[in-house]
Amino acid sequence: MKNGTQLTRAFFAQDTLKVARNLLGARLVRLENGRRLSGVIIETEAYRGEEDLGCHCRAGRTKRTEIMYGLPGYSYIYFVYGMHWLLNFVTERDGFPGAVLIRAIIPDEGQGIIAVRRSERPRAEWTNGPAKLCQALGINGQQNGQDACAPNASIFVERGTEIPAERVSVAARVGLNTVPEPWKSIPWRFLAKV
DNA sequence: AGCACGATTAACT
DNA sequence: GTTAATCGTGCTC
Repeated sequence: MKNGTQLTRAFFAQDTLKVARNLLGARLVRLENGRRLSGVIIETEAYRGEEDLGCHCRAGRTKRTEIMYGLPGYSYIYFVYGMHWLLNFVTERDGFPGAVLIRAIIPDEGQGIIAVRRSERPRAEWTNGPAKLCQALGINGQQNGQDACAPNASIFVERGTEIPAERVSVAARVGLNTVPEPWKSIPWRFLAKV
């Protein structure tokens, strides 16, 4: 497969940790009114299974989490803190819940629009957080449940440059302040060194 | 029907 | 380092 190819359902159907790791270096693409916005993924987090007490699926199947139990490759976009949207891609086989949170990208296409949406802040602050990148790319609940592997998807991922192991670091997931161990400290956050 | 809290961010001190 | 902003979700009554 060549760079620029849309990632397939087979890619997202793999183990959540593997998907999170291998999304580093791939290109997140947002199509909006014919405009193309994109950036290279440099930070992700894995959320897998009902036993993962950091995952929304710890509550089991609910209206909100149902999407994570379905087919891999769908977008799971949810709202937190009364103001922020966060983007995930569903992973694992149909019936097993899992998702990868996209935490940071390096902005590439559509920088003019991104700058405006990010209130003309410094470039380094455009998309260096999960809610920031959603704001920058115009991602919100309207795209929740969309198939990112479909030909007409408005949010999808393209194959990019592979990040070698020596440029990947792992860490505990962010923001799980009240989540018990071992889930709070489990190293399921993946970062690509620039 | 009510309530506590969250996979965050920006603006403070 | 601390805190307000702000509301959908899931849990309890």
